[in-house]
Amino acid sequence: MPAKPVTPRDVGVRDRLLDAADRLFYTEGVRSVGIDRVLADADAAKASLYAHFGCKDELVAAYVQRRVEAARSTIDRFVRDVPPRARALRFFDWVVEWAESADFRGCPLQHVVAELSDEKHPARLIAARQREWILGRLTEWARAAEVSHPNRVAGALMVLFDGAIAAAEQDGPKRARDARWTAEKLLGAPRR
Amino acid sequence: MPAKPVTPRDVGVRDRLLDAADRLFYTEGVRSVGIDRVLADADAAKASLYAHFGCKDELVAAYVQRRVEAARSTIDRFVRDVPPRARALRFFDWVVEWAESADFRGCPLQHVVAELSDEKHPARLIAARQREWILGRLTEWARAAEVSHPNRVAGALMVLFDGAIAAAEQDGPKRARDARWTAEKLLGAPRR
DNA sequence: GTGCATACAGACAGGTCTGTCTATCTCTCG
DNA sequence: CGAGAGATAGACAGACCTGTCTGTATGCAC
Repeated sequence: MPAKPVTPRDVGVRDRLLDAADRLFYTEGVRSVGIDRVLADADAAKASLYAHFGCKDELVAAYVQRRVEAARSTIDRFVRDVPPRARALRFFDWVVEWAESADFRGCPLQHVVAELSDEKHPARLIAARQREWILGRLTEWARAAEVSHPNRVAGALMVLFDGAIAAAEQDGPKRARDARWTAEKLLGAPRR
Repeated sequence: MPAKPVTPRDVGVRDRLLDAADRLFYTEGVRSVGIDRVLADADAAKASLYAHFGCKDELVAAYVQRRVEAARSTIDRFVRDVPPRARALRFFDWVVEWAESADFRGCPLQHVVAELSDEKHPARLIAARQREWILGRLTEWARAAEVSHPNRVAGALMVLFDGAIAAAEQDGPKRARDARWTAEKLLGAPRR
């Protein structure tokens, strides 16, 4: 039962804490998981956590921040090897892959927003910035695809992205494929 | 700032409790809000809550159940006065209206799913059934619209619905309009 | 009026959670 | 060797939360 020492003990306590927080917060939620669970999973002392992060909210923010950074670099790497005009659809290939991956459990950012009702929570501010970043990329790719209303299409792709993740969490990865199929319609044949 | 007695005291304590639970759970989350908050807002006694609902989880389930029933009748009433082939798009008109309403704060079911990591929680079972109901309606309407791949279109509409609500919660109601616009494209120009 | 169902009021127990603090250990650098 | 940085271990305070229990008040049926 006890999912124990996944991160070896010589990696530095900060990374160990972040790894444990990531595992537990993502699979069970930031409010369901208490500090003590993170400490046990990281095999770390409480003082270490508070020395490195100050409070639980900052640990949550650091968890979200690391997720955001990983997502940005993953996405940019994923679309890099196709021409700009194909990148929007390629992005949805990544979404499908993510939704199909074994440990997929929905969007950590959507979860954090739902769990933390305070809009000023540091983790929520990070999540809000990430939405802007994604919308920026989608807009850029929609323009490159030469669709007739790039801003509207970018907004629609944003909806498809959010919907793909939220729906795939409940109904399985086929919803991500439905989203990709829809994106293809938005981007594809209509040259006008 | 204490939002006090919104429901008059002669409506029956069960309804008062449900009204208070609905307000607080929807705006702040089912885990953020404790029993005592609900009791104070409902102007009720703790014994009444436990006599009527047994435990907090069942109160949460009753809250979700009431939301679900209200949504079903609202949706069916909303699409009733257009022909079947126009109902899918009409459904997204309702989504737009909901996202534009003043107290819109996202989908209560998505929030409950994010907040309660236990898939067997009674509230989550109710939420899961509601998804099936919605998908059923969308499939029915997609068929009536005579699209070429009704199941696929229904799945895509489900994604658009989830995405509209999730994205509108963050970005405002324009995302719901983006979703409607996309649905229009999926359902084809010939309509009305 | 008596009895009963329903509701209010609130104390209380038991648990959990965050955050602080003290004490100890270990490793590295000088 | 010795000092200090960084870590562990865990007790503890204070807050909060769920659920139980006792006692009291109100209103209705008979």
